[in-house]
Amino acid sequence: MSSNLNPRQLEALKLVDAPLLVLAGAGSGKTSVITQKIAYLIQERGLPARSILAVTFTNKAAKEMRERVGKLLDSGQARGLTVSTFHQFGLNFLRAELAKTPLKPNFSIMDSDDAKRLIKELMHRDNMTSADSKTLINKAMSLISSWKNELIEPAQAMSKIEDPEDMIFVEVYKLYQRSLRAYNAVDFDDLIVLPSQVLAEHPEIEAKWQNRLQYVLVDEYQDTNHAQYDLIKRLVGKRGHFTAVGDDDQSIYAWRGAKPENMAQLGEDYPNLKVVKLEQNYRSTSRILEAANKVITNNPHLFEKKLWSDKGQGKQIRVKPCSNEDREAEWVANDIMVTKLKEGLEWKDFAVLYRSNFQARFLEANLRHLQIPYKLSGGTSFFARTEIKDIMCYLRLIMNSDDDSAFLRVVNTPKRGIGAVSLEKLGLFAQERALGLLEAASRPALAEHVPKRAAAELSEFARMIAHYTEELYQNDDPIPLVRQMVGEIGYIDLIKDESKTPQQEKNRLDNIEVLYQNIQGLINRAEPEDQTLEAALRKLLLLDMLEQQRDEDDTNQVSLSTLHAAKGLEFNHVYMMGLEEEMLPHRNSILSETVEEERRLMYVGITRARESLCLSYAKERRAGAERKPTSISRFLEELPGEDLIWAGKNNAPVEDPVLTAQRHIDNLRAMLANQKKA
DNA sequence: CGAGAGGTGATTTTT
DNA sequence: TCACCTCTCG
Repeated sequence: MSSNLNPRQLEALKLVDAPLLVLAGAGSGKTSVITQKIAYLIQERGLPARSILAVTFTNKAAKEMRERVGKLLDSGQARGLTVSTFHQFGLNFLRAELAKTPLKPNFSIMDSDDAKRLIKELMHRDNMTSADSKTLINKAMSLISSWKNELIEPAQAMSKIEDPEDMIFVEVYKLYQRSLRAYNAVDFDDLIVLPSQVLAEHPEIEAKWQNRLQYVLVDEYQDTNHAQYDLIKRLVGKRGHFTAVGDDDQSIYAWRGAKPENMAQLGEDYPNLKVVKLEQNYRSTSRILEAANKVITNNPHLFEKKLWSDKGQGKQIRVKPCSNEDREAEWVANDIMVTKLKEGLEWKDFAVLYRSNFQARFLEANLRHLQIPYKLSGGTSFFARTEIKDIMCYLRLIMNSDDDSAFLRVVNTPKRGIGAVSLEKLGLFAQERALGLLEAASRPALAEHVPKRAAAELSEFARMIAHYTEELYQNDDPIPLVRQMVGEIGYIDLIKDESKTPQQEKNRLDNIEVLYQNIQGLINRAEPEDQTLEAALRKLLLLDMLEQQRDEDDTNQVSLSTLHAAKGLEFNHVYMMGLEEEMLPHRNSILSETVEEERRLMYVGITRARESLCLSYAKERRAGAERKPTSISRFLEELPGEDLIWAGKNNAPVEDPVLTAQRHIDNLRAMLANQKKA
């Protein structure tokens, strides 16, 4: 073990008895360091696996880490080791310390979509919404979330507001927290905030966890927010036996509360903090790294670092000006095709990165036209799909009858003739008696408060949920029952009625099947004592189901991704599109003077590339109905000129772009045909 | 109550 | 350009 590590990496690995910050540049092998360190702690330092905690931000990263650690350890050695996301850890913590939390068993987890609906509902009820309600709701969401991330409780929020107009949001925050507790539900932020509060309020619990966790490793440390920082700090205690790995140049989530300053903060909180820099990059050619270094020197730095590599100079970075966004998309698609054929590459060698999701649209059409297979990262996640959320809410309601949020979503889906007016009356009835909505719906006395028809429907709905609850709790094999329920409540018919095309109908029905399979998979894989629908749902609610998505990842396709979603990935050949002012850097970031974060996005994009990088921009772009000239991104001008090669700049003869494209395509067709013959 | 018309707004999104 | 929301009418 600990083979193939360089001296710096080894130093980071062997430093155990003091707090350690590893400044790991892009591509510097940080995952190797973390995974090998875990193995080292267990095998060489004799730490029990269950005394080690490694936290990441994404399920994907956690999964990869688990797999890589698994390969380093003998079977059985990893037993009890925790490698999980912050949120997963928080959830397990809350379940372990339930008595010290304001929660009851089987509490629900609301995702941001649920939270948004709730906030909307609350603001609506208080007539706070005005003409631009969407903006207000978004503002409320982000303020509440940032308060939570700063560990500011509703009662303290009033003293923290900067703008008197934000006062109404303090009120929304209070109502929101109250609702969550009444629903026996938590949101994503609570999964971090509540554990931190429990530790703060109960020294004996804090001592217990500190005693249990003898070593903590944190990945992507620059992305931690204050609450996460606080949680880790409490878990490691004064002893500070931890490794934090991060790169302030890759901090691209400040807009949602991440604080790269947390890296510097460590030096103050732990005077004996050791810092190790990993500057050797194992990914990219030196020209690519030079470009990345050059761009990022325009930002102020917490820590100085300079990436280098011994992969050779490599090719120049291509820059391609295009006349407009259509030509740009066309050019990129064509260039991928040409490069692939010329150099005998595979589709998965290529990635196209962009700032905003909508930029992918133009490209998709062109890729399809050339029959280039591609996969879109991001987009609507599986769990955001209507049919999945609906069914999940049925299941949530079955697990937790207080989950009013789930109740409201499914009570009239499919349509049962229960409208907004009846629900409002039900809400009033429930409030007066301090009941959950489902409980209220089952009360006979309700009939005097809502229209007769609606009362009958509500009571029938409550009876039905009670029926399925009973069945599901009794049965060891829940999936057939869930399937039966989904059919019986008329959900399948709803999909058949509502789908506009046979394709859409099939997709939705397939999605539901995938959901069943995932629940089943989670049940099968769980520890024997945890093989319940409830345990499976708990995992599902944190989107912790990536088995077959992984398989999809391995297929041979061109990757289209936002710059954000590309962090942590690498590709042989990378295209970045839309290198224009107001695209990258994004318009809003110029206005809000957060261009530095955009520059880090540029940096992240550049450092995804192993062998080649190609940057394109459009000289003109549609803005509504008209075309507007663009100006070239400041980041392009920050690149080292000698490493760039401009394709088609000042190229005199103006050939009709449509003809050019057509010729390209004809050539490609011919090449393809030849290839097939050969 | 719900279908259909019209209006409006649109970064990034690990959980 | 599109998707989602809101309002109105049957």
